[in-house]
Amino acid sequence: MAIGRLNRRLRNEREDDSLTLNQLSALGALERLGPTPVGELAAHERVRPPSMTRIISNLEELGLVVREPHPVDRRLAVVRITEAGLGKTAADRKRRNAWLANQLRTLTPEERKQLRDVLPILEKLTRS
Amino acid sequence: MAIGRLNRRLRNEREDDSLTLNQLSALGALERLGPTPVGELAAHERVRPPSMTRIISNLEELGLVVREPHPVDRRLAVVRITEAGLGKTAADRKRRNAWLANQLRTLTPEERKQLRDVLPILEKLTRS
DNA sequence: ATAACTCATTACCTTTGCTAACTGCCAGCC
DNA sequence: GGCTGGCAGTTAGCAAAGGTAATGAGTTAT
Repeated sequence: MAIGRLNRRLRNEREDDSLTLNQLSALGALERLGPTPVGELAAHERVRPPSMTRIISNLEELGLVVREPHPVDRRLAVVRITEAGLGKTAADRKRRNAWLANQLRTLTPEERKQLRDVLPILEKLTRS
Repeated sequence: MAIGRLNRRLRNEREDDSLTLNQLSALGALERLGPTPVGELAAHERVRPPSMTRIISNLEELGLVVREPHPVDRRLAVVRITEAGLGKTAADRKRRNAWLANQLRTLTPEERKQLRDVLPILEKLTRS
């Protein structure tokens, strides 16, 4: 429940109205994973393929990603982040969520460390 | 972003189709806070009053909460959890999310402790 | 060669949140 | 005492974001 509340807060508090959290999350995943098929990306983001299709379509309209045919299996739509997309994540990483940055600044260093350490555990819960 | 992914996972994975996560969260809050006006509850759950109105209405239809007039300020609609509601949270606490319980079982004791310790920090981020 | 399966997409629906507008109630001011 | 402004909750209507079911194109297996 705490996760749900914090999620709502994070969503609301983001003054940045350029990208939704999901678009941003997908973009970040693409940056880390490299070119990835839509379905795989959907699985990673815990979303159904149709939802990911829409997210990608929006990002593609903004020129932040491109869809490319897979060289050998032409059923797959491989998504790749563009230069513009990379710029976007970099820019966003800078002024990322002024609110969150501020909040984090109010925590003690230990608290921040605790948060950092718990992150892989949360990821573990998300997968598997 | 990890919060978002985990949130989606938690929502999807809950086989329990009786109550939504938000209803359950509100119910739990009511149990801990005691009778609470709608607006205050909305603030606690990080939701706008109209959204909380709907959540409460649903719970009321299920007989899990009741709305009562505030003794002195009759603008306020004080929400109180019923016996049935208490039973519901207790029942839910038992078989709470078989999936989550299983997942937690795969973690080491330290990892579970880390999670537990980070919870108040997350709450702190949610408020303020 | 065809049947069965897979990936992505499309079409449509549900959930859940929001804002704006409305009602009933309280409080201050004349 | 009676307006006037403001506040709590609700109602109405809308938008975002997810899901399922069905479709089309491409691949694999029989």
